Amino acid sequence: MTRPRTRPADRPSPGRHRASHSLEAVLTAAVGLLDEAGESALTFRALAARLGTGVGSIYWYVASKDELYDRATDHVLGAVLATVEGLPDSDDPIDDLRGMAVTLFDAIVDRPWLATYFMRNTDVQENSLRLYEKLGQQTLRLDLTPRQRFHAVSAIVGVVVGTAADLGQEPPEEVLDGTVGRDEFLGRYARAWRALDPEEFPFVHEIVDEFDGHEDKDQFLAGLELTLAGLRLQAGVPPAL
Amino acid sequence: MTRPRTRPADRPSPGRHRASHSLEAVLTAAVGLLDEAGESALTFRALAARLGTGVGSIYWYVASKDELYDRATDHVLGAVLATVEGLPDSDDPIDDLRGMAVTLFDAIVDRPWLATYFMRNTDVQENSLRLYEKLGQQTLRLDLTPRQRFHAVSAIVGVVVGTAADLGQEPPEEVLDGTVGRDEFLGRYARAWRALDPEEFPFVHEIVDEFDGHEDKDQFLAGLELTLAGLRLQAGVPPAL
DNA sequence: TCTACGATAGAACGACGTTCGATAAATGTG
DNA sequence: CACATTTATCGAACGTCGTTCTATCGTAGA
Repeated sequence: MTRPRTRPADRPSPGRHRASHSLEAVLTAAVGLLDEAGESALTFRALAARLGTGVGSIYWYVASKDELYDRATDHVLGAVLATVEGLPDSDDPIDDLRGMAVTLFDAIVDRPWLATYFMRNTDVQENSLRLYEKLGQQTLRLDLTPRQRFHAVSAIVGVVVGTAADLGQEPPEEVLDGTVGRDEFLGRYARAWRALDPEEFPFVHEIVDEFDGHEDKDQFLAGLELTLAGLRLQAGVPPAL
Repeated sequence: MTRPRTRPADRPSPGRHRASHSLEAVLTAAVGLLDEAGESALTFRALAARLGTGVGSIYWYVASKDELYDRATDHVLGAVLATVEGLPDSDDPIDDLRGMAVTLFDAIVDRPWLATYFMRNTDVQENSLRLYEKLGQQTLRLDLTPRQRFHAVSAIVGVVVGTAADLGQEPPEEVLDGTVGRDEFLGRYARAWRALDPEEFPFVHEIVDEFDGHEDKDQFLAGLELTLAGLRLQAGVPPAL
């Protein structure tokens, strides 16, 4: 009932007495937990322990775990945005789109939880919005209608986030342990697929060798390329190759 | 330690004494809960109550909640597969791909939890695998390498699942209550975006009218079209338009 | 009848997100 | 200076969840 109306200012950390906290410190600690031990490790209790405070204190900076994730996502996306803004503009807006998409993709593969919260609450996620804007600005260089631009950026973001989220889901506890390598993990499926009836599963047999030992990133790049090729066509730009 | 080695046969429900259970009954009840009250309503306790049994009994059919979701997903995907198999083959494999993708998309929009579990464990999800196969068979009609086929289907599934998952995430509790319509929900963001500095956010201003009141499905269809156009180009088929 | 197994049931455990009231330090006000 | 208000902290307590454990019952085979 007594949700705090004022929050600590973002800029300077004000006078501190016990532990030196702030929204930023909370977010940094949260991201640290996520990086070091995965999503299951982010707990209000663990977070409080890392910060040296009580659980209740965290709720002064953040109203819920969802908001914690929202803000942590935007916190991390700040670095991604900086990278993207550092990317030089080339002659081809579509090349630039690809570069930005790959940058975002890499960030999400590193931290799969980003996929769930990216662009979910632009009130809180200023960096998400700016990233979206940056992508969109490249479409302004193409001969498209506003609607086509909107859909193009949505599609690219969808490919990036969707693929990264799919690939980022941790395998059933065995790959992380190192007891079973990723190749072996893929190989098991490949073996099972090869054992299927070829008459009934001609496609699976056709691609099982590609699947076995494939690189996630290649899969993403190929999918992105299809979208970009479609976009290039839509914009009336002659295909590069 | 004493994980059951035998499971009840799928086909006929064997002799029953108290309540007439089976894996199928559990899955049907689980899907019922999900349909009626959303993901948060699927609880082992709620499920047991609906089945008229105890919580412990469910664990005889299913080893964990993840497996419950895996199997429930495949259970539902059976109907999707049947629909897809009923779709007639046209002259254009890409048109057929679109039809299948749209069918899958609609199913996931209805039940967003499908996105998380689709094709996650093909040992258990036979229907998922068959759906994947069905999509892939269309690519066999195109002039592509195995690798291109693999990537094409991955890309299409990625677009479908990614977009549907993104759109399926329930808005912050207000739209479902009906107190705030979806249009009003979109409108709020649109208003906030219009208030941004036009110099700093030219793209957001360009597309805000498209965003305001847009239809999710159009967004998906447009994204899918880009991928399909790219695929058509890759296969050397002259663009339809 | 005894034994083994298929199947059920619910209490108990530990972990989690969240709420709450009791503070204490900092700041403002006369 | 005194004193009220705001800002901030803390940890116990609540309710819910997934999961485990043990006891039990019905059935079928020996």
